[in-house]
Amino acid sequence: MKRNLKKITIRDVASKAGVSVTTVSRVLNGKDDISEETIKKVEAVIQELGYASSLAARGMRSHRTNVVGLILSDVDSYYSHEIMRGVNRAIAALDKDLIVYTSGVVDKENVAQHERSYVALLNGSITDGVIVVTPTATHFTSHAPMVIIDPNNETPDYPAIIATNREGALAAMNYLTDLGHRRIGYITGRMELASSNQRLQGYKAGLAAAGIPLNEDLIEIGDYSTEMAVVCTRKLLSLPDRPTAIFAANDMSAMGVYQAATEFGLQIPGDLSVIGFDNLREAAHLTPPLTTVDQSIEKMGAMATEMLVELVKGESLSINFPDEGHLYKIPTQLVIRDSCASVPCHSPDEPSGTYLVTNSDETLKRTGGSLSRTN
Amino acid sequence: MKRNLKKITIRDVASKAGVSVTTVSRVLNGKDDISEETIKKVEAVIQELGYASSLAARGMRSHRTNVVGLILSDVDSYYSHEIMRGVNRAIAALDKDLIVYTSGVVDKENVAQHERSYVALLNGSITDGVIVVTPTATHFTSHAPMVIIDPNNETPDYPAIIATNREGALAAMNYLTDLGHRRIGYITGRMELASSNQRLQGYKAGLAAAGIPLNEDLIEIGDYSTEMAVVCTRKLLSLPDRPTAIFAANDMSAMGVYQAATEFGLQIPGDLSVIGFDNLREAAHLTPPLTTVDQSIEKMGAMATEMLVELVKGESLSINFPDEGHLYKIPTQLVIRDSCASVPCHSPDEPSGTYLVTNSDETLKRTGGSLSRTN
DNA sequence: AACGTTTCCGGAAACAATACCGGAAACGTT
DNA sequence: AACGTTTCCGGTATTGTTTCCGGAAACGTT
Repeated sequence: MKRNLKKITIRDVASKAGVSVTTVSRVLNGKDDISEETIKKVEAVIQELGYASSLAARGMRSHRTNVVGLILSDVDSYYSHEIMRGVNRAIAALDKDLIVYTSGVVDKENVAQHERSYVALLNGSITDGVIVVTPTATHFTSHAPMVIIDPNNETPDYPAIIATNREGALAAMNYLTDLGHRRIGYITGRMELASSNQRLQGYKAGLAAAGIPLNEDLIEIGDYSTEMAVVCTRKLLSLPDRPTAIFAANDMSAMGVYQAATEFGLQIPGDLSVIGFDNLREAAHLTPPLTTVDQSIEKMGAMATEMLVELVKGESLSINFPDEGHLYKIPTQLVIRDSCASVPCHSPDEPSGTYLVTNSDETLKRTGGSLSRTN
Repeated sequence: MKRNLKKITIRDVASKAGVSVTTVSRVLNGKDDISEETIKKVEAVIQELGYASSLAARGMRSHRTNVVGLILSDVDSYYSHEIMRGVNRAIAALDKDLIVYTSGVVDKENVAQHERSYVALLNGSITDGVIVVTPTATHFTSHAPMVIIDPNNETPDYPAIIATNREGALAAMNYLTDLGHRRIGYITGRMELASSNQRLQGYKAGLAAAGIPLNEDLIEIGDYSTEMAVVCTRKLLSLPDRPTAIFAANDMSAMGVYQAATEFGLQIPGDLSVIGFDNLREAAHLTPPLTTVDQSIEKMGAMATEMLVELVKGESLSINFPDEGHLYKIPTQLVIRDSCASVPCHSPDEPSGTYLVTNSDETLKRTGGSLSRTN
């Protein structure tokens, strides 16, 4: 505690071992033009002094640090945590180190501030490359390799990982409409994010596929947070003809739906079906376990890492990644658990799957906003 | 993607702005002996070029980076995540940046390897100070400020944050014995960790306080993981006279108890009471919500951060932290939810709290291993 | 014995930034 | 007019490490 020992450098090791700093550096980096004997000697001194090389100095000189950076705009969310887990898993397998960087900025003027922070790390040459997650900024410039998870523009400047958001949302909607639901509420994510828009498109496509007219009243603008989802759900459930199902743009929001449903004394799935998106680990632990769209976030993190190290290694090539390494799409998959049931107040003993679904275009745009269920 | 622009340095900014690098540095660091006009000019160039200073070079020279480091031996766990959240919250309030460092090492020979990684970061002078969480190594040397969360020795070399593990476990046990339980299984944490030992002590103290002889068969060695807790619980529930309650050393393990209980077709809390430790956010979402000991992990992270920045600022003083800033104890608190009930198979209509608890020393060490319930 | 090759190691430059020192104007004071 | 002070800025040294270049032995070859 009190003994504030001075920092020991490669020079200290060198002098104590009676060799040059260059030789110590050689030992450190496993160069081969050095005798076995000196290696032993130097390593002994390193051990004795507890020396460890300075990441800063090393990175500055050699521009090769064996560290990959993960830039998160948000540490709190489960989503970020799962990304971290995925990245870390890949990191461990690849024998590299991981640095997670996050600038604790508040949500004001974060775009510029963030952009700065990003580049600060890249430029710092303290990492070999960087993975950026759901950036608020849409464009980047970086001299170092970079991979973007969940980019905000359709044609990102850098290699990117993206989930098939639209398709996943569509699958969820098909499931819901197959269960007979026709009044399906939707809680969006942060609309400035591409993922949020894509999922909304899937929602609308699902409506169209089932011949259900779009009802704007059933769409509430959320922000991917549980708290916001609670207030959205309250509005939805206060509607004169409240929805029989709610599709939340992510699992965190689905948790908010659960909370609000409890407030209203509604049983899930008996009175209200709920479906989420993400398949967080928590989704399976909810009561009832949440039906959701899996986008294997962890896998996205791992995939991004593998792409990045390949980029770092091969400088610019990305083999075995389709789409020329630009945009790698991860397929989504519907995970059916217990939060959805066939539409209530119609003969619950009727086996699921046998209800009538109207798919003819004639019956499509029938009553507009106040349509009544036909099955 | 293709345009791999060169890294731009302070020199580029200086030449483009027509000033010296020193002047640019002054602008960057907000020094005052510089005219307003040049500040404007330099800032314009910085903006135009998208320049950001190199963290590595800055840290190397100035030894002041405004970045605090968080060293995690494990990224996966909810525990680590909560620590991160706490640290990040404090970081944001203090207008600093956070770097989370983790070495993706496998569990073999991790002690030495970890220690290396730790020091590598410290020594890198890329952070102003470091927070280390549940280290595997028991002793450290660092030239930079350091705070340890959950240290492994009773008298840590550096300022440390620690929860009142023994007291918390004791409170949990008192609650359980008050409910009438006398056969209480215990699943330990990783026994090489101090926290694990302290909680075990609390378990034993709780037993003693209720006059229940210690039965080694009821103690299973776990490792704080859900998977291990499952196998431990299986053993416990296969005992000829199985426990009526299980105390898991952390919430993750309690989740394992839930899983195994389901395997055995046991209802919680009807057939088996379960109590955990940590009060992770997930604990409230379990079915039934888990009764657990809260140690406000997030607060521990925030507290550690505040201590660290104070250490960095004041060099060595820590006011407003008791214990001379050495060891700060965070109180634990029992959070009662729905996973515990009074002991079963004895008149369930009997109001809880009225059962007989034998506290006299005479009846204490009565039957040793094969005691029978007396209430 | 002279020469080339291999093995092993050291000196100095370079990386990008800040700290320290000093110096040129501009300004105020007697 | 001479001098001291303030304002603003630049040059040089420095930080810890790796890379580049080269050099001294040791050894093998003709």
